[in-house]
Amino acid sequence: MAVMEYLMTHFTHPSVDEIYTALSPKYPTLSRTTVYNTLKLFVEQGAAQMLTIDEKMTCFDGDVSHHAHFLCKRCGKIYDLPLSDSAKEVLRMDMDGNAITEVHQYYKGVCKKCLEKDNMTN
Amino acid sequence: MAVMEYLMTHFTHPSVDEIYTALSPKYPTLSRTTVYNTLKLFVEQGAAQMLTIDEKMTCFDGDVSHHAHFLCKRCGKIYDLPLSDSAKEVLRMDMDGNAITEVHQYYKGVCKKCLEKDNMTN
DNA sequence: AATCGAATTTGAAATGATTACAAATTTAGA
DNA sequence: TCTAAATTTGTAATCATTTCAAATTCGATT
Repeated sequence: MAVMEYLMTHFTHPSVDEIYTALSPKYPTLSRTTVYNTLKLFVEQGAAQMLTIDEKMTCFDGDVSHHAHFLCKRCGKIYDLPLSDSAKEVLRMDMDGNAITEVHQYYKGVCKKCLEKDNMTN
Repeated sequence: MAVMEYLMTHFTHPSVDEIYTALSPKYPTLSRTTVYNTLKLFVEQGAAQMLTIDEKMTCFDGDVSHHAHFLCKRCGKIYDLPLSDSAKEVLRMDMDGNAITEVHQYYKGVCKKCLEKDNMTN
């Protein structure tokens, strides 16, 4: 499936629309609904993960390993970061008798690149 | 403001609708828009934080201290958890030259109570 | 307590991402 | 080629959130 290929080759944490827009020229009959359905399927099967970092839009990550994210509020880019060790531990601990299946960790701020741009214009 | 009082006395991480429904009887003229506006104001001023754990609905927390959350997928309740120390450190570290202003950490799974209910019916 | 401008609140309509669903198309096996 | 099943499509619904202009409330001043 072209959607999976896109996820595997692009590490931009794309939204449904980004994927749709990117694949549309190559697959002119592609519908947005299919992209939604396919991604939903991947998430259910554990082949992709859904990120709800931006409250407006869900985006997707083909890398299902446990890792954290960093959203730059200036440019909107999402970067990968290692998950903090203690966050990982929780997965095994089943804290307080609760069964924990997912760990989500993300940061927000301004990325290096945008900070450098700031400096140049000052 | 009644909205702030609700946030300060209820630790259920309420959605806009929960707040609106709860306050509506006491303030019959209250409109949902006002609840939206008020919460937006609080978040901007740092008096409350917005949680985007559930992709369907935003919810709000009057406790703005750095802490993690745990969403039970069975009953939908959101519990507070301490934030892992290493996650907190990142706030000061400004990782890799990026300026980090927010740390979000949450877990999903099934809470103790729901697990116990499972055992009873088996 | 009447007036007036500013600030807040209201409610209806718009927005926009996501979902539902039925019709159309494609697929694969015989 | 035929046919049933599976997938895809596109339109219409859904639903949380936002916009916005009109209505209301507030507060200071007389």
